[in-house]
Amino acid sequence: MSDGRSTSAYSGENLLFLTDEQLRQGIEAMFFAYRGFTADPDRILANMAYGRAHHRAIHFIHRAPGTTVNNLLNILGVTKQSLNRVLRTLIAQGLVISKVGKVDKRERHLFLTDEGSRLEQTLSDAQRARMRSAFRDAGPEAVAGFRTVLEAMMDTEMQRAYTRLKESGA
Amino acid sequence: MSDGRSTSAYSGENLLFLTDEQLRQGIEAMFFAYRGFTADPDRILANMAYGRAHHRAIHFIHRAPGTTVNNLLNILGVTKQSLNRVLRTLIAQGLVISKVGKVDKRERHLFLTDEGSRLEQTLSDAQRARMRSAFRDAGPEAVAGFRTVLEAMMDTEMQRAYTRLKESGA
DNA sequence: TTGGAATGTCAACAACACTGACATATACTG
DNA sequence: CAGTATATGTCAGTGTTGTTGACATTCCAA
Repeated sequence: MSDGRSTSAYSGENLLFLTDEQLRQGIEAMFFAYRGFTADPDRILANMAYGRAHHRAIHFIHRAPGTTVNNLLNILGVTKQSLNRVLRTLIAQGLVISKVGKVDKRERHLFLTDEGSRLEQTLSDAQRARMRSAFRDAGPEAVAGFRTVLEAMMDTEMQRAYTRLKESGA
Repeated sequence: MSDGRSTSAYSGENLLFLTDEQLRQGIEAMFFAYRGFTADPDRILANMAYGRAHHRAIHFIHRAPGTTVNNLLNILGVTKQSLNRVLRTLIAQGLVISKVGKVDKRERHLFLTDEGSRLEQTLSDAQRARMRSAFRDAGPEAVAGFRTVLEAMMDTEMQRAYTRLKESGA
């Protein structure tokens, strides 16, 4: 199972794309590409008091304004203590506001302030620029394949979260 | 870019796949998928005294046995101090050995021991299993697109590193 | 022999994750 | 109403992984 081209060796279908070597290349592509994916926002954030965790929080609050802390927790997949550290600074710096829920007063609903939106814009402009360039170079069919594979690579709960976000947008 | 791959070779070109909404979905797919990508090895490593950084070092030493520290540094994109901390524990635990270079004695060439190979095997089996499942579900064309987009997303130096590894394998 | 490259090490620090314990307010349920 | 559950926040401690900066050693090459 682990050695050589175990996965191929099938008669009818061409399963050459499932050899261990192909899989390893996919793994390495994922590793290098993720570095590129985060490089531009990281560079911007390096000059501020924020990091990648702040970027993620800001991104999803922008994407789903009014989301609760608990919801954000599930999407980000971190502990509440970890998220809270990030949210505390974002709220203190006036990038995020937290409103007590109207129907359930235990909940806090999160929104970006104007300043928070500006930072979100700056960060996602940088990240989108790279994504756009990659998408354009690769073409629409490659992009469709890219998304199909990524979706298949997610845990099922994340697939659901992703789909929910996808449908809530556009 | 690469060749005449304007697949929808019609005048107006359908650029709907480059809308901000599509790009945002790509960004989120990347985020969620990377979590899945690292989840299985992380779970295995959680019970040991090792982390993701150790996995990466082991992976690339396996992939390019005898690689120098400096070479590994460039591939991993971290400081020598950071890598050294990881290598020190791997060497101390007998997973990696470091041999003084024969032609240039300043260099250290890195190899996995049998035990190191076993761990590498365990980790990459888990990671490949997920990749294989995703590849199989998505099909060969999607996989080709996946890799095209990821390659376009890398920094140029990483593209070179990736290509070098790709060609050295197989 | 001197300069520079490759490597290793020490110390300090920061970001970001974790666990565990505890507090508070609110909501639901019997 | 009493008791339990939920949502959130906070404190303290810890671990991994990254960073700078400083410095030593070894060795190649001019």
